[in-house]
Amino acid sequence: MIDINLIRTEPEKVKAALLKKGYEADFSAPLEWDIERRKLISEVETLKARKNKVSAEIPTYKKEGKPVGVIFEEMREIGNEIAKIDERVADLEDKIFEFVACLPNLPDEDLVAGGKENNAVERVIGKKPEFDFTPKNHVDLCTSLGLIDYERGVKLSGGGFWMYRGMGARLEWALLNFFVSEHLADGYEFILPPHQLGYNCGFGAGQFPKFADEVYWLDVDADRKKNRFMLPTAETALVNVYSGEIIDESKLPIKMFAYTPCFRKEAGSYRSEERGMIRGHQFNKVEMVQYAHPDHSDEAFEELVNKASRLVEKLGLYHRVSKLAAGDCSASMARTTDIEVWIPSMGIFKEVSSVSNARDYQARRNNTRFRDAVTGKTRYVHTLNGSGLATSRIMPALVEQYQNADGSVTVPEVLRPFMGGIEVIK
RNA sequence: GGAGAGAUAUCGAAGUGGUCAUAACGAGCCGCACUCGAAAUGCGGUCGUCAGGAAACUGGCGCAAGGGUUCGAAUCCCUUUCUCUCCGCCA
Repeated sequence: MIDINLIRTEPEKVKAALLKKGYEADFSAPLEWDIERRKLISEVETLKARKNKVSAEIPTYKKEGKPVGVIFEEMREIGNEIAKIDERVADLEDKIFEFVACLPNLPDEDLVAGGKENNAVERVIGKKPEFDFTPKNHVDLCTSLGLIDYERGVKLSGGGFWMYRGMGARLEWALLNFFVSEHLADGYEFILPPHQLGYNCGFGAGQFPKFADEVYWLDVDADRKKNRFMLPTAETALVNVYSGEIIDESKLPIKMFAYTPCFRKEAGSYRSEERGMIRGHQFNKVEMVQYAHPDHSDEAFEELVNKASRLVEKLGLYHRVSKLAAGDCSASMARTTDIEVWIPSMGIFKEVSSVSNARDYQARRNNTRFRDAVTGKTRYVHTLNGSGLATSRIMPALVEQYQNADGSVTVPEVLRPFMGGIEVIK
């Protein structure tokens, strides 16, 4: 959430920043509400101060036997006046909140404006795999090797679901275990969060209200705020762990990761480019999150980008690192860097990790703060997140890049310890 | 799912309509004093938020959350959430 005070003091600057994301903002209404709100607050506080003063004197009057009927009458009137103004203030605050809550985050100043077309490749890692035979695509490979049972997945749950079997399940599990072991080695805390979350989590992460229709709701009550939804990414859980709390500054940065399945509606996104497990309603992901001190969140960001890239590199996969243009960053994020892995059959790079710095946008929404040791004041933390990694995108790249002429797939060396030493899947 | 009990600061806990909510009492933590140092002891301090202010500071709000009664609510009433105990259910 953007600070209303920032909108008040530098509306043009905020407007220009949002425009880089392609978002046109008009602050005239909320700024008027804000002026009225502050005027009313100072009025009503004067009344309240008087009421408090008189109320405190009443017991004394009573003890002295003085009449209090007239005072009660006056206090009742003041009370009515207070109630009226309070109601108006609450109303204005609701409107301001609603407006601000729907604004996307400000992009960092160094980002270029515009969408995807302005993303910039920062570096390419590894060697582009060349084949002296006609390589198969991942759907054919996974099917012929019996790694993924697409048909029976659809039979169980409908389109967009699949089932890992046998060596496929073991490969998937090995990937997850490899990621877990790497994050543990880097000192991150392992979290297994609930897979069902309350509305507040979606709001805190900045995904609601805008994307509330893109998750699966467990509808019990007509009021969505009382229902739970299946998490679309572990970020939604991890970023809310300390909501409403004041963290000890010495605890920062807090580094954690979680493995969860992710559930997304992905309505109407069936393209030939997304066959197989490129985009499904349920996929596995290990997610990294950091709660960082605002002065050090840039370092945390670099760390997460490097971690994600290194995981892909250790798997021996050809990939690249791209800095996203402002408009391609998701709404909650101030900056995002994507790790994209090469899918030979498609001839393109596909995102396997999105590393983002939300700065204080999420922390403001869910009220996550720390106490500054120097000033003693509370400040909002910076939250950062990145996939580390999503297996559903890694698996296609892996089987395709590691395929052999005979249709078998070599197991990357780092995964072998997690697969009982198996070297080739055939 | 049923019945009962509960939710007050960092923790324990008192307060059951006003003049003790920064909040008793106890502990913790931070200063200072005493000490060679520590312990013990003594003294002082120790919440968040909003509005105004350059600041010092002033004022408002906050007793799980939201409503209500009242001149006045932590206290009485209603709704919701969560925790504990007992009973039921338990793939």
